[in-house]
Amino acid sequence: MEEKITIDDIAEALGVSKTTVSRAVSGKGRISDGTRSRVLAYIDKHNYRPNPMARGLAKRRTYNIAVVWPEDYEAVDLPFFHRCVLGVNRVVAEAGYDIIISMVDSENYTNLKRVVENKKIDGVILTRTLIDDKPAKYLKESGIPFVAIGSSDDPEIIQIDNNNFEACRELTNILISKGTKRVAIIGGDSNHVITRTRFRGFAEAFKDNGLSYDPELVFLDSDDPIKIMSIIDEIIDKKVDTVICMDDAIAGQVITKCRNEMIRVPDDIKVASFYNSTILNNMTPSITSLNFDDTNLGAVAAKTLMDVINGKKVKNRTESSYEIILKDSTK
Amino acid sequence: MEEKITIDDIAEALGVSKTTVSRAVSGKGRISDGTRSRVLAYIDKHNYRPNPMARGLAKRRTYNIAVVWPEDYEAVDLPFFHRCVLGVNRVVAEAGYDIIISMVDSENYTNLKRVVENKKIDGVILTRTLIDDKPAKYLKESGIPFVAIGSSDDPEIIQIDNNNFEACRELTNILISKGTKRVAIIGGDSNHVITRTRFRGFAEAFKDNGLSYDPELVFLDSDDPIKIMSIIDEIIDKKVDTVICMDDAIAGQVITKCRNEMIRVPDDIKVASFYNSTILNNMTPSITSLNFDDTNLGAVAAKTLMDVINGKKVKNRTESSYEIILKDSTK
DNA sequence: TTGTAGGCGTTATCAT
DNA sequence: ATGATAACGCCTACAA
Repeated sequence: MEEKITIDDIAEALGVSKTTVSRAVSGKGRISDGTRSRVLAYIDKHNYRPNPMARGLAKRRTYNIAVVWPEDYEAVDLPFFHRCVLGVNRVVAEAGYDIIISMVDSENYTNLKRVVENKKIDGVILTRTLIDDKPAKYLKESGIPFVAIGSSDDPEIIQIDNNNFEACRELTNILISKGTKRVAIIGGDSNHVITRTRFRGFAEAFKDNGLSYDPELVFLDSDDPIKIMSIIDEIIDKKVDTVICMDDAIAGQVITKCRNEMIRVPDDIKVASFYNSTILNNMTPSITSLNFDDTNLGAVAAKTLMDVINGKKVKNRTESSYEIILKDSTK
Repeated sequence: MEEKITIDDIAEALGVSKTTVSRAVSGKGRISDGTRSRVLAYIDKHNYRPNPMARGLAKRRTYNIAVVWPEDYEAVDLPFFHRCVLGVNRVVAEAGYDIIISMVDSENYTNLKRVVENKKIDGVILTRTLIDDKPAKYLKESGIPFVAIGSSDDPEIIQIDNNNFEACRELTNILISKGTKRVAIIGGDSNHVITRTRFRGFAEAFKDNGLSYDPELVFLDSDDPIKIMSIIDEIIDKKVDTVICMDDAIAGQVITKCRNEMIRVPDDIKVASFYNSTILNNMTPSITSLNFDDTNLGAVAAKTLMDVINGKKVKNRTESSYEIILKDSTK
């Protein structure tokens, strides 16, 4: 069970040099089929695994990447993160890599610095980027390979994102085409690139229709529940007929509030949200929303990072697709 | 910026041997204060960091631990996991360790096996244990240090857990003392140790009062929302006056359903839940629930694992405390 | 107190 | 096609 078998042991047992064994293992270099299979058979039988530290030392690689986990992720963000990491894991595992997590908040990224400076990783995946993102800036300066999930305002950063712009634009277009006139949008932190991108999509849809949106019906930086409550009051006052929510927690609150206030959805007001998440699973009415494939997003990010690490050229920006799921809330 | 400085460079620059430098860095071995501070000054100035792979090779340590992340964690579990990992991170970072995540589901733990067999980690933290848990069994056989967050049926496994038994017992006791007679309990997967432990606490509280619970009012394995709906119907039929929910998602559904059916909480039926989570933050009425310190749980688990790795003796079972937060739903 | 030399397990270089 | 040997960067008896 506990035999720590090394390349030397194999070499000795088989009467060959460790160079030969190494060749058989890596598949690189010329080696006869006979010896190769002999070595492989022995390896298989004795369940040999090359020591990653030794290999790392020799090849200057750790076979680990870091995935950055924002400490202040809220409940709504976690399922997204979970699915992303699932996708990342799937592809890096294939390449013999493992994932080190690095918890950071927007100001303090000591953890990230540690793993980078200590050379414990070969690359980094950022799972959220802010406007003027400090961790991103740091990584860029450090020269370590990294990619960002989500959009960045810095075009030099390699980014993989859901096509939030088109998604929000198309969603808004659909709602406008239903004949609604007063459309409100509620979103989170306007320092997040994602918030801005979605808002641009929202605005663009109005342009598409030769209209312009009402600035009074745009509510960004709406993170805390109490604030959202008052926004909803305001929306009702202003006779809004459609509200687009940038996350499902907001949408959930809107629905709940409407129910309490005896406002009918979708008859009095239509509601659309941005994720097709479990939070809204059992809502009545069912909520129209966008559906992104987060696992795929993670997988693509990971694949891209692997390419960067291996010195391949990659596209600077990749967008992942989406679906719009029309449900009762906008009927 | 990019100077890959090694212990040899320092030795040469300072005209000492690398042994001396090593001693200054590690703080071990006799060394004069003069040279030590000279070395340390140089290190500080040139921002030297020992290469962890080389150190790992020499000391047979990776300075990484694995935290196991169940792939099938649901939305309600993620905030718990997040807080746990936060706690783990805090203490392992202190010891120069990083966290590799290993995604497993109850049947397939290939990922975990990989990191263990490839010797990429020095220890493992399990964040959920099932009855007859396969990953736990595997780790035990592999001989690698590990601890489990949550309870296990195997007393040999080192476990760190919230005191779910006492918590559920005390909560039930309080509810019984309010004069309620027909108490129902709704819980998840009965293969999870946690579900059984809580149920034992529930049962014990009845014993404490010289009563016994009604088996017809015990609903375990209630994971999917549709099943829960019908359970709630049944509960109403059976004139239950109090319902204890083992997780907040269940509690949320109960409250919603009651509102829809015009059943008043707490007047017609009292509701208590198990976590003081954000899911229930904005519920009306506010929900009585237990409050566990998950971050501390993670921190204690990490501390314990560090001790095991360093060969210290540790307690086989540690329980973390809880609070009961009484709110409107059980008034 | 300080230094020398060998070892940790691989990969890479250069012979053979 | 195979092998000897030197890195890779750090730790640690053992010597001095």
